[in-house]
Amino acid sequence: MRSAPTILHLDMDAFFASVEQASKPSLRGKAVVVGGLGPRGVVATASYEARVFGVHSAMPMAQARRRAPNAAYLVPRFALYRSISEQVMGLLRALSPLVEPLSLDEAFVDLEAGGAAWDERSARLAGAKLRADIRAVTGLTGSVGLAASKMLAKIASEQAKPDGLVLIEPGTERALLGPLPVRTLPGVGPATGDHLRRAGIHTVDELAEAGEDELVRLLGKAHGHALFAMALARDERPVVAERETKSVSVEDTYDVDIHDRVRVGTEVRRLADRCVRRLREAGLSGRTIVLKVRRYDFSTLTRSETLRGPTDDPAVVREAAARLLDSVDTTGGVRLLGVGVSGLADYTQEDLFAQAAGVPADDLPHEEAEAAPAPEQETPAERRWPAGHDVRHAVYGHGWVQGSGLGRVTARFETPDSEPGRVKTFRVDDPALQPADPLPLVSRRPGEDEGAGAGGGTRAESR
DNA sequence: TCTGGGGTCCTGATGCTA
DNA sequence: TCTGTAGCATCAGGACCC
Repeated sequence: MRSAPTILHLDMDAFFASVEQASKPSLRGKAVVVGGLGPRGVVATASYEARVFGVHSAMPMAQARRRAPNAAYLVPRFALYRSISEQVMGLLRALSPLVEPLSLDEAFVDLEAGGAAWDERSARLAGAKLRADIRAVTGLTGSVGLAASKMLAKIASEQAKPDGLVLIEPGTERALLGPLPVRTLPGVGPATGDHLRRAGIHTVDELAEAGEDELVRLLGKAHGHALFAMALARDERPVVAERETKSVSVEDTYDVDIHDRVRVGTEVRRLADRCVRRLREAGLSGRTIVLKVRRYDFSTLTRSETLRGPTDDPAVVREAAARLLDSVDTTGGVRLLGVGVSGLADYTQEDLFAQAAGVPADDLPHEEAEAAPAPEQETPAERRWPAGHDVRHAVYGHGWVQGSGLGRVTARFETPDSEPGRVKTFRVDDPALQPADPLPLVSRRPGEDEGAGAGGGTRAESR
């Protein structure tokens, strides 16, 4: 492990919810929950105001609504989050060529590799400047962890949340780690945590005391060795800028279990097409087709088949998925279906193997552009006017959908840099109301300083 | 209370091949 | 030719992460 704390971990605070609050002034300081709004949806992100009520990520939406009935519930707008994420990643890449994104809202940066920092003081300065830049460019806050390894930098950013910076000083790592619960370490989830607890191991210190052999015996080779090293604060994993995609998959959970075998087949075909579309967009093809089925009782099984060569032919993937489905008993109903492709390559061998004899490679039906939800239960109004999405009205200007149903859509008219706006209700087919693109969170004015714009300044006052 | 979607990695069983 | 075995690929499931 290097000695200087020059690995930076950035974690944007309650990212999806914060973006929504920044773009919707009336939600600032309020409980906001972003996630699937169907009967089987779960929470993707809860704002800090919503967390006070005990709402957190991965919680079933129904439970969140019981805990925070007055929160704003919105569907995610991934295209917007992606564009803001790109702005943030751009700031990180200005610090170093070695940036490893983990998700839209998280990344590691090797500051030393970019010459952005070489010791404690320069690392702290780089981290502070990054936070200020993120706020100026996006209007959002992020938490920064600085340490000598990825594991410790991540733990540091966790401790820095929300809106802070924590640097773990060289030499203090083991003392800091020792008393923490084992669940703090990356790779220790509920199952491993339980396993260790039953063995009487609760803290990182106890993990280290247990010894490597005992951990390997308890958890297996790979996990045991890795966890023992982490318990001693040893983590040599480098920051890796380019990581190859290993698989591409799509899946849908249905609002109501599907019992009809014919319908199951239709859905699998649709998923195969969607999967291939994603594969092609990425310029990839793959050899192994995977079918995933979650049954009515939540038991999940996968079936896979490896072809002789990689394909991106929808007919081939469809047929493979259908063959795999033949081997699965779906009586009792299925709640989720998925189709994936792994064993990826950036070329195909269809011509060589003629897997799709007689089937045109390009018969991919054109479907809904992005994030096509499967929801059968959604009304056309909810589909056209998803909660939280932007609209433009000929008279009232820019706004967003607060809710829809029964032939009506309710919108609030406000923009990221306006005051909280007014609410109006329209007929769903009112020609004056149209879906719109999101506005930038921070409006660019010449000479504008950091902290201005949406999300800047004091936010909690507007209750 | 009732559990999303998109991934990665690991393990163990099994079958093939040299 | 038969047998044992090492190594690899494949398949299924589980854990974990955000």
